[in-house]
Amino acid sequence: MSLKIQTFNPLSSYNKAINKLKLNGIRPTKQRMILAKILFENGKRHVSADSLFEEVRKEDRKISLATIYNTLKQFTNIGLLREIVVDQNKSLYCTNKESHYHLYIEDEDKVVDIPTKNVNLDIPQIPACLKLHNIDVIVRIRTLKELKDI
Amino acid sequence: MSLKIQTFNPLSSYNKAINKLKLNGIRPTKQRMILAKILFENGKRHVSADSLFEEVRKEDRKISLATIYNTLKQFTNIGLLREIVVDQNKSLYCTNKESHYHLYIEDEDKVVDIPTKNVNLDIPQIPACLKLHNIDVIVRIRTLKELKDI
DNA sequence: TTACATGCAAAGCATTTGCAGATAA
DNA sequence: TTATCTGCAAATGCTTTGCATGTAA
Repeated sequence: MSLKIQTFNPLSSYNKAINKLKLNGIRPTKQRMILAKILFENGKRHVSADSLFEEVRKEDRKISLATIYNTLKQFTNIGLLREIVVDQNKSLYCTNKESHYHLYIEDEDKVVDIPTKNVNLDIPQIPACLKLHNIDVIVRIRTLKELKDI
Repeated sequence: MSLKIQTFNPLSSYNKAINKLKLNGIRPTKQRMILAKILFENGKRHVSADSLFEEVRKEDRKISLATIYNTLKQFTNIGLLREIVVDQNKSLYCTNKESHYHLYIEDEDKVVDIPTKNVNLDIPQIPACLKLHNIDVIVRIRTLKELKDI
């Protein structure tokens, strides 16, 4: 049996999430707790409504798709998740709370986080008066396609 | 009557577009020519299927929405347009052929071009073997939202 | 007790598709 | 002439919503 070094963890990501729900007047119901567990006790992840639905099903539980959609939206609204729009008909949600952007490789339908420091923005068009809530950068990569040109 | 200085313009954006259609085996039909005129004879633009449909209607012509969708997709496939996915259920198409990225201001539903030189990317994760077709950067801006946090 | 949540089924919405009739080459 | 295109309506796929039932506090 291996020795496990247990660090003192007064507030896990999961517990923080539940606290944030309460602080924002959202009841920690059974469904929300199940989803929070899946989302925040497995490191940094990118999930879709559908993939979450599948994960719940695989644990022999059942949460309706509608509830999953609604919950993802609520979690996003209170800042527990970030929505990434990679494609129409495909919204992903990201659990990484650190400052970062996203690299989307279209052909592989794959999302990779990019540390904010790797992207330098110099955008004079942003009006100074605009109070920013968030800047999302999505770098979208497509592989070569042959084309006849003039 | 004002004097018009006419520059010699052997190949307008419109004519180039039509040529590119032919080169790629796509017939320059009546509908495609109408759309190409609207798209490429009015400078740099960001259009949606819907806004194009409206423009066609305002000229007292009629092209079905389905044909507009299909045409936008074809034009994009042969590189005449660039698709910008700003939101699920909202694709815009951009006629600017110069190298540039996009700034999307969510609250105003507005897209602004950003010159490529204003964005510095340092993305080690792109595999060297990946032949790039295109890198799109969408900078998505949302204004401030109040939130209770831990 | 009661305001809020859930789950189902139905609705919504942008987009795509099948197919019969039309058209460019 | 014939392969391709157009337009309609129907289908699609993700997401949202209305509403009756269930549940947290």
